[in-house]
Amino acid sequence: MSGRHRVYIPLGHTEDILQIEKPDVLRILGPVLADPEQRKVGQNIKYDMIVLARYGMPLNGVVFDSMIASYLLNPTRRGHGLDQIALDLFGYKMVAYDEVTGKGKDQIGFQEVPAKDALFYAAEDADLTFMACGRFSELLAEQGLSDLMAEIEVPLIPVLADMEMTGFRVDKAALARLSETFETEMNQLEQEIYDLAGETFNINSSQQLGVVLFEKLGLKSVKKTRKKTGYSTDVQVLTKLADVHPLPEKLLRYRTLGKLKSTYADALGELIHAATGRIHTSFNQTITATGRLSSSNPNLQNIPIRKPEGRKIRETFIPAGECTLISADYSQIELRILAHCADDEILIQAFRDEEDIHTRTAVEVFQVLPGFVTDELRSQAKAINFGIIYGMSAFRLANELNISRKMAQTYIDHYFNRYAGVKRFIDTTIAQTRDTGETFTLFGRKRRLPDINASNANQRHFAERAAINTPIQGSAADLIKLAMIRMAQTLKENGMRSKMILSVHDEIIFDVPVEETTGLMALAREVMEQVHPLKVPLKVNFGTGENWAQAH
DNA sequence: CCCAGCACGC
DNA sequence: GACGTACGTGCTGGGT
Repeated sequence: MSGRHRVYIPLGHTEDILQIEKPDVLRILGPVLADPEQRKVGQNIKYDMIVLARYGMPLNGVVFDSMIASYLLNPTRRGHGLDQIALDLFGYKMVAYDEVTGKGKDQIGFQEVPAKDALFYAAEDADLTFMACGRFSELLAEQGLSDLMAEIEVPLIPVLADMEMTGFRVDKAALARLSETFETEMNQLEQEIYDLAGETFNINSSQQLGVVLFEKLGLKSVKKTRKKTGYSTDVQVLTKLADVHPLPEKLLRYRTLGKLKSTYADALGELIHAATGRIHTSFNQTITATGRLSSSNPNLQNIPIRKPEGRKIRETFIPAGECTLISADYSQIELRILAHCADDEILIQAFRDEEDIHTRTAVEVFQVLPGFVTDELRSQAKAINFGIIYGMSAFRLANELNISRKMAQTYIDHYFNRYAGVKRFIDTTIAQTRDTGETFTLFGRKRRLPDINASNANQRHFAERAAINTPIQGSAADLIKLAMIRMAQTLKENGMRSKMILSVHDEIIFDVPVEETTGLMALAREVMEQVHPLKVPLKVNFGTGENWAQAH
């Protein structure tokens, strides 16, 4: 195919027209789509891969995706739809899907659309996708993003498609039992809450709750909500109020259970595929500002783990028959990346010596010998390490640790005295971002931060934090994406039946036939730890179990 | 249908 | 004197 001839092959139209039959699609198009030598480009081509796979048609030879290109060029913009892209690149206004099918009650399926309208819509779609890919390819090259695209983002597409199609087995009956347990306790709490409040109201309405707590019961309002609506009733506020009244504690418990029931127990149960007993999330490759993946419908990256009741949800995620779950998570990947990027002597040595990094920070910041680092000191040091990654201020740290602002500033001063490389990294990164308006990851992923020179201090400070956090979080994302690509390849080469089923930012979950357990862990350790050697070693921790809570 | 408030994860 | 931790998804309530 050359020039601007785009072809629409009608298939499955209800209209009585000459069209191709499904077996012919498989016979004629199947080999072309499967041939890795015949290069394909697309817009959100992971979607096409999954649709084609449903009909037994593998899609190989994918070399470019305009949606991902648009994202790499501008990771913070809201959407990367073809209509937006066409308008941006060519000033071309595409026909909207619902202009072809109608909308609302009168909407028809695409099969019912008259063939000539379908032709225009589909051919326009192919045409603009092809044009966009051509133009984006040039723009990526100009911006130094071609390698990131070719080496990471494009090879990741089929890996994610496979993970989505494989899915994660979930015990539906166990989820239903959990939902009932939560509901029973919520009903009990509901009565106790009404009794304590002296009236019935909608407990889920923070607005009504605010009136009860702060007007009727006369508790002291600690914090306002950000917009107009009034009293904050969030977990910090309720925890404070729990000292002076029995109601807030009941409300906190009610909130916890309500969250678990509605967001997890009930919603996940609805999304279990009846035929397979598995949940199939969508991995979004073009959403986050930093290069991380996101997960939706359902989001499997925020399944509870911290509290015991929440872990019960995680326990319903189980392996396929005759399999075990293996979790492989990078230990302290962001701090290791910080050590590498900052070229910080102490941080690098600590990781090379396999020290406990938070204990080491406690030693440096609080100036005590390692044997004198209490749990409390270690936990404070951990908060400081997190704060560094997020660009936290002395004020925020003081709040976090419940100490004075002055003391917090002292800790921060000590930190930067000892970790001089980190200090230098933060200063030079912000300075460079001021000059170029951009901040970069290890693999050249970039984020534009024009607000770094804003006159509004809030905007400017936000950009400064992003200038620091994005290289760290984004480089971690680069590394785990590359590890996922290599793992998929490794599993294939070794003829393994183990499946990679999920990634949660610094962690990869595998569904593994029991006899492959040892082999899988050895391969994953090698691939993940050696994915891209840094000045510090990368370390992976493994967990195995008959549910996701155990494996973690 | 959208926003606000809230809460779950890393 | 105010404001002050990165990145997400999704629930319910409440107003349009």
